[in-house]
Amino acid sequence: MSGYDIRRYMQKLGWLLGSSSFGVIYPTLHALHEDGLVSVQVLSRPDRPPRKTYTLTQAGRGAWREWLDRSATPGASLKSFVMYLVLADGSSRDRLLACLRQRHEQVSDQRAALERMVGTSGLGADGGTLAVDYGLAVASAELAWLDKVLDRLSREPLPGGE
Amino acid sequence: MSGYDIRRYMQKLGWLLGSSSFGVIYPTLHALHEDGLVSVQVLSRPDRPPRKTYTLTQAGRGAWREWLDRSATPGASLKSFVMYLVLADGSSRDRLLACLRQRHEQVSDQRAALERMVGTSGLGADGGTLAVDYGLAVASAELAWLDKVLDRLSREPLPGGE
DNA sequence: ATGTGCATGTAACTGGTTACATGATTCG
DNA sequence: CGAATCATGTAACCAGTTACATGCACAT
Repeated sequence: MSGYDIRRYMQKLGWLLGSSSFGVIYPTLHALHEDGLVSVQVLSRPDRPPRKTYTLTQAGRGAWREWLDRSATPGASLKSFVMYLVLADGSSRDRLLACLRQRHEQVSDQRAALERMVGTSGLGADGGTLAVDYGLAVASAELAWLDKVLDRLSREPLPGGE
Repeated sequence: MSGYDIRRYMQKLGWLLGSSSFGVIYPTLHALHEDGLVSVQVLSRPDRPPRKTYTLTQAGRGAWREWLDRSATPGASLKSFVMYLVLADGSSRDRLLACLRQRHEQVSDQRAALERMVGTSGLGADGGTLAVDYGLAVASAELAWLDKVLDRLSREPLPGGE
């Protein structure tokens, strides 16, 4: 993908991620290139900025796998979980299963914590009732989703990841 | 609340917000105090850090209302929406209704965009299928929640906000 | 005519995190 | 006896946003 493509892609998930800007994407791509983790194919078109398509090198793919392994404990936040999901397609099914199960546990805890908050007043007089209620709804939805995916993945043992 | 309390509160929602640290909270509180938007009650206890309880002043409450009014267009991200919900309890019911309806529209759009992505490959070979699927689940859950709250709010016209 | 989409990039700023310093108390 | 909780605060650093520069093509 090109920097522009990446940005467009992220923007569609921007609702969950909090959109990212060119200011990060391009410098990052340059850095990755210098480190030899990506290769570039430049398609110059007269009089307009050349289209640069980046592809993972073998070293890059290695680093990616390493990252997937290290991030066994994905940051608890929804944002980082989405980031993980974006990059996780392609990791082995076992690893994916383990991560999703772990996530399930974390979110369960979070939901329990929110449930304990229900009566307790937060900021204002009846502070943050809405926020807590919303949190509960999202947590439940995520747990249901995890159950669904976990079930599907563990049921069909097709050679999903490499 | 004290800085410590605020942090604890945020941490419980940290899953949705991406936790905040003392490094921001204390300086912000000091700044608010200098601007006369909050008052402090210091409860000194011998030999341990004094407990400082902050309360909104009248000016502070004014600024808060102003913020609620200005943020008619809450940033589209889930994070900022949660932030809004935390602070929105106390705004007038009409304003709240308007904001939630607007949010409903935004999320509908986002979901539609995700639905259009389903077939399209993203990053990897079958890139980000999981992320998109997850996004759809969360979007649907939020829309259902919004419907529920919107319905409840518009039905019972009790003198909710001031 | 004016704006939006394509497509790259840099520089300044600013917001937030991380890491530190301090110290009593309670729980395992 | 060590770890966690309570409770405040500062300073350095870094990640990411905002704003700029450039310019064609296509639609309204």
